Amino acid sequence: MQSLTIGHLAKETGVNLETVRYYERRGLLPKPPRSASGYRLFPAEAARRLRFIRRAQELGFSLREIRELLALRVSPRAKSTEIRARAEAKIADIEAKITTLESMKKTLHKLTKSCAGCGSTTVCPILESLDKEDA
Amino acid sequence: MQSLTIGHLAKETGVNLETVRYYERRGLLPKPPRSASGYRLFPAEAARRLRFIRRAQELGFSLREIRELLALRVSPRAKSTEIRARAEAKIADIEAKITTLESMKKTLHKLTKSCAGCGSTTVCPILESLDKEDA
DNA sequence: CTTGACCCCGTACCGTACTACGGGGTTTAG
DNA sequence: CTAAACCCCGTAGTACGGTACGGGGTCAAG
Repeated sequence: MQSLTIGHLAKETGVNLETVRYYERRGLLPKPPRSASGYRLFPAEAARRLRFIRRAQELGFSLREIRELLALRVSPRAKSTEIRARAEAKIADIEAKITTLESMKKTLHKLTKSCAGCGSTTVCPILESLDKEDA
Repeated sequence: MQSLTIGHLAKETGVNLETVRYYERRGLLPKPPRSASGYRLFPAEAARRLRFIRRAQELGFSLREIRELLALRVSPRAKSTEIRARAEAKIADIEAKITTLESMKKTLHKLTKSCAGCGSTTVCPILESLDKEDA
C-alpha cells in the first residue's frame, strides 16, 4: 500500500477520522495528494506522524508545539544552526516539564508515605498538606 | 476579619474574582453565607480551600478530581485509603510521563548532535525513533 | 446626597482539542 | 445496476477552565 484513505489511516492509528481532518487543517499533517475524485491519499508516513502527535500530546505538548516539533524534521534547506536552536529550545521545554513532574511526584510520594499509617483518629495528611499555604 | 468579601478573597489568594464565582458554581467552594444585601461573606477557610485547589491543580488534578478530593475530605477516616489510591495513581501517571519525556529528550539531544552535519538530504531521526517506541 | 468602588446576576465569549451532523458525490461488492 | 460503505465539505456542538460584559443594587467618604 503506497497510500491510505483517510478511513484506513484513522483505523490504523486509532485516531478519529474527523480528528485526522482536524490535524490537517491545523497544519499538523501535510495536505495529502488527492485522487481524481478528491479523496485524500495519505502516504504511509502519515501514520507515523499521527502516532508521533499522539505521543507528544501525552507528554503535554500542545498541538501548536507539536507542529513546531514536526517542523524540525521538515527543514530541508533551513540552516542547521536554526534547526539545532529549535531542538535545543524543545529540550529545554522538556527538561522544564520533567522538573515540574519530578516535583509533583515527590510531593505526592511524600504525602502517600505520611498517609501510610493514616489511622482512624488522624486527619489525612495529604489533604492537610494541600491546605497549607507553602509547598 | 471573620469573613471576606469576594474581592478581598480574590486579592488575598491571587485568584481572579470571576474564577472564585466560577469555582463556587462548579461546587469547588461551598456556597457562602450572604449579607442582608446579598454579598458573599466567605469564611477564612475559603482562602485555604482556594489554595488547596491551586495546589492540586499544580499536581495535575482536574477540577473534577479536586471536587471529588474535597468531597472525600468530609469523612477522611473512612476514605483515606481512597485518597491515597488517587495520589498513587497520579504518581504512576507522572512517572509514565517522565519516562517518555526522558526518551524524547534523549532523541532530541541525539538529533542536535547528528544535526551538526545534517545535510540537505539527511532525514532527521526524531520521528523515526519516537515511532518505534510502541505501536 | 452624590460619587466611586464594590458587589450582584446571567450570559457571552475565549482558546484548546476535539467530535458530530448533514447533504451531497464516489466506490465497490453482489 | 443498486445499495452499502466510504469520502467530501462546512458548520455546529461538546467539554474544560476560565474571563469579560453589562445593567443594576450597595456601601463608605466627603
